[in-house]
Amino acid sequence: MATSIAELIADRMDAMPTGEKRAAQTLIANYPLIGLKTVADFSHQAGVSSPTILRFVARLGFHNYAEFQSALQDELAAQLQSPLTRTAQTPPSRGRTAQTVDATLENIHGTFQHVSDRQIRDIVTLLSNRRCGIHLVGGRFTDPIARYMAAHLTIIRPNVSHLTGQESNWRDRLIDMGKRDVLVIFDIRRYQDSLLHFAELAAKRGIHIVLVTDQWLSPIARFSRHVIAGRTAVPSAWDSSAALFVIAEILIGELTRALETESQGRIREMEALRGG
Amino acid sequence: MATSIAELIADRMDAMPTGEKRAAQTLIANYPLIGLKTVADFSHQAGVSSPTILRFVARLGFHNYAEFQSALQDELAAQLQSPLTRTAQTPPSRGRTAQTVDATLENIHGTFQHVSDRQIRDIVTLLSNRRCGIHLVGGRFTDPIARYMAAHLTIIRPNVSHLTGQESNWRDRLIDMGKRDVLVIFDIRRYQDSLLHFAELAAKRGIHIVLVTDQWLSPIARFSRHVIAGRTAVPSAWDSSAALFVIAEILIGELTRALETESQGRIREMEALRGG
DNA sequence: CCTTTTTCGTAACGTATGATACGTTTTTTA
DNA sequence: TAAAAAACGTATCATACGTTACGAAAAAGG
Repeated sequence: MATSIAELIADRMDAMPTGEKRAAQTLIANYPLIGLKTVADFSHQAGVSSPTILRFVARLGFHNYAEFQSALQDELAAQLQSPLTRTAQTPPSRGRTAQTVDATLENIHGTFQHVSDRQIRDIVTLLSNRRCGIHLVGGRFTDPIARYMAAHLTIIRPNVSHLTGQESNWRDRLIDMGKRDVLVIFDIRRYQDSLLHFAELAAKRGIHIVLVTDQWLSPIARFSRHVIAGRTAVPSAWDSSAALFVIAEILIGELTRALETESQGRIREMEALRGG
Repeated sequence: MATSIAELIADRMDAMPTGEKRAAQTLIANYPLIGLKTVADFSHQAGVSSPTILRFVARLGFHNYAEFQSALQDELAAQLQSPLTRTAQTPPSRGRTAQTVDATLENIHGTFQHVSDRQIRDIVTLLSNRRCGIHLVGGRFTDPIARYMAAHLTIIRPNVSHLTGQESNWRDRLIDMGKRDVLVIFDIRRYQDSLLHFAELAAKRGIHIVLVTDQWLSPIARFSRHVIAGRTAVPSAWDSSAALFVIAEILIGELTRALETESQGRIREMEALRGG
């Protein structure tokens, strides 16, 4: 049983006629990108005609060229998502735990490969205005992350609130939010309608929305000024929110640094109150 | 000077109109494969129209869609040809963000190098007895993780409670806990006295304690039946709880698998209630 | 060496794709 | 608030693409 298309080709290459063998060789040589181009490109590169390419693809078991390309893309997507495990692949009998941990590490790594420093900086700038209020909210499983972030932000700056309790209460809080306020939302599949409605209402009031979501992008992205997408796929019944959690920690850390001088006094004052 | 298309997008994202920004976000979130598919696929995934995608591509400086795809393919080809250099990418002048992310990855990796499968299995066995109640609690910053775990456990089994609110309330709940109950505590520096006292009281009542803490071990370890220590050091003003978060996710995942057959019916029943 | 079978390319076809013009809606500016 | 500008989507078009039929060429078998 061949797991990848490359292996599949290696298996059947011997049984192929001359022209298709040329196609197979050029595909292996330029794997897999040449297979993602057009049939004409592929055939030209291989020095054969277009129908030969199609016959080659059909011989591999695909019903048409599009199906063949989809398979290549899926394979490529899997590769791109896990560049680390590929090198350290096949200590075969790893436990489920180790596998899930690896997947989580990949998710975090992959997430931040597509998050630019600039994006972080912009969001931090937005959150560092102590005049404007910051409101945090999340979905069924992500609300604890909002809470975690709120717990930290409360310490380094004023005007931070975590929207808790019944969803109807959120709307009541809208009355206190102005155009200069920022709403930080955590939302992953399966996206909750209540959050979407709330975000829509907030957006209509001109409130800036910072959305932390998964790679499929919550519909709230439509109303958001800033969107950060984290990867969530792990071999488990649940999606992993670890990447979102790290995003929150990064934002916390950077914001703390940005407000360093101002927040020092605030922290000291707090500790005094706590100690007394 | 932007070297990659991803950077190019990050640079110009701010100056883009709403629809094109959505296109940019979905491309970054599914980078780069969505850009290699057809305009129709891309536009559908982004929730905008085809012309918006083409305008987006044009704004990036490409004369047509094919040119844009070629650029993506070239970039991808370079990546695939040197899989090793990719890890060592973004070489000397890494941002603080990247450094903190790396430290977090190290923490998680290191944490699970010292956590045995056996340990996980034992804890899962302890938590899988549906007769016994599970109570979760955490400290000032770790309580959201307890909450996160509780949100999941509530779905897959009965008798799960998150100890919320004032610390004095926790003690009142002790009266309902029996010898067969399990108390899951998250606690990192600076360890809170209130948590310690509560754990001591619980231990005296014969309640099993599962402690998730940092590598310096909370004093609660003294009363705990199981202790898992996660690494927390990052170059930031705060400690990172990401490793603890992953521990929670691992426990959730394994417990879900352990209770798979029993919890299936429960989940279905829940969705029915939710839908009705 | 001739016949049969397989393989391959030319050419033509229909569809799906990228591109564009235009009207509507939204946002910005006065 | 009204006018101007920008942005967006619908509908349409031209073409490039994948696909197929058919005949020529090559290979295999007798």
